[in-house]
Amino acid sequence: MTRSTTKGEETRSLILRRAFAMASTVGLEGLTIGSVAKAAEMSKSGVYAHFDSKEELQLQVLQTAVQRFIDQVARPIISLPRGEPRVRAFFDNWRAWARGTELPGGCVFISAAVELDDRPGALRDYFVETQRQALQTAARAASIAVEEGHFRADLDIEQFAHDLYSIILVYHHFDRLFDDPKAAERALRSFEDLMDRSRNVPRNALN
Amino acid sequence: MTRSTTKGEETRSLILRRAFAMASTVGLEGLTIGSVAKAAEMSKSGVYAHFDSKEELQLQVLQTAVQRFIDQVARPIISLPRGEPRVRAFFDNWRAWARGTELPGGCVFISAAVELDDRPGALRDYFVETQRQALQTAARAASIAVEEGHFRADLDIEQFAHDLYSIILVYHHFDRLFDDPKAAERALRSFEDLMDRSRNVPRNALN
DNA sequence: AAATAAAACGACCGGTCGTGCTATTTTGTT
DNA sequence: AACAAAATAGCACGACCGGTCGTTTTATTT
Repeated sequence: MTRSTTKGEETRSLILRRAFAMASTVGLEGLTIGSVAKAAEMSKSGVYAHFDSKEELQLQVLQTAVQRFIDQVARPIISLPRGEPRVRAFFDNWRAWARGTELPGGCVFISAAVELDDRPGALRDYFVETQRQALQTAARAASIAVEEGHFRADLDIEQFAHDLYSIILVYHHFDRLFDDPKAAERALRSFEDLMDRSRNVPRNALN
Repeated sequence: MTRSTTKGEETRSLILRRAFAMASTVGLEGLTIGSVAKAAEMSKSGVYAHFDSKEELQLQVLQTAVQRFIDQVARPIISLPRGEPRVRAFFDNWRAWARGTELPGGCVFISAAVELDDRPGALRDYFVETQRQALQTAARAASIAVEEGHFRADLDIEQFAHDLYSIILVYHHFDRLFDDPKAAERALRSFEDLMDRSRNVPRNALN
């Protein structure tokens, strides 16, 4: 009998799931082979055999995170109407991801950004690439909204992605660090401001 | 002959200066007694004697950073004209601080924010308090700008501080992580947008 | 100059880190 | 049931961790 997945792949997948959950609280750099092994109820060497270095483990955890981000944030929006609905959904999904009710700690990407911004290497290269793609996804959604006439024709779509990204960042800080109950409200307000100034017909700031 | 500073205080200050520089690249959690000792050209135990725990060392490094932030970012603005000039100067100073040409790594506060958002303790409590004060400083500057008639009377000054903070965050990411040469330009653009929508007379979005 | 206090040192503690190497167990195939 | 391959465990290593110790050097005071 042939199987689609071998035993080794199953445990490797299990290890990555557990490690991903851990990384949410301790960050990628905070992962240790020993703690991951404990979480996977295995021996250190048993875990290690699947990834021949710690960096490879971190890389695969990061890839796991990227896959989930795509599944939860990026992919769902393509089934929505082109233009503003997609932009809104992208923001909503991203914010939900950053909040990560499922995960105990903060967003893996944000901790990775801080951990990796000084440390060159394969990990950083891969991570920067993924973040660039996330920004590009945002920019593309904005570009489509321009095409659809929802957004101004002269909108700087990269600036739009930049500003959207900044709202996610500040939301994460206000929510995770300050435990500010108004974090979501403030982020939403910033987002609506961004939408207003991106729209075709500008809102009257006086009303 | 009496001296104002004793030898011990001098070396303690030296240790903190070196540790602060290190923390810029490795973060507060990345500091180790051994590495700090090496940077200060001392023995581990020599360093340790000044701070009876690692957490105390981290705390004092954080206090050092706060002092510098106040000196470089917050204090200089009070000599400026009330209102918009102070707001602009505060943003400029803050951005210069976040860029930190003097320091090799990123802003200590941003890495601390990520490191501490999951770890309760004295360090986190102190840090959150300082960040709250930074936000309050921004809000107060905005409030004065409202008084002076530069900003709208109905401006939500806490939302203003929130949005200003978010620009600093995204600037740090684009500059440090992406090495984006347009990081400063984009941040400035976001800032001007924020200023525009905070002003008394709204900008005509069509021109 | 002698006495005393402060400061710095080096050796060392138990533990954990990442990483090898070897042995054993489990799995999949004949 | 036998066997090869894959998967996991066991163990050891050198390095470093935060922290403690007794001792020596250096400052300061008398």
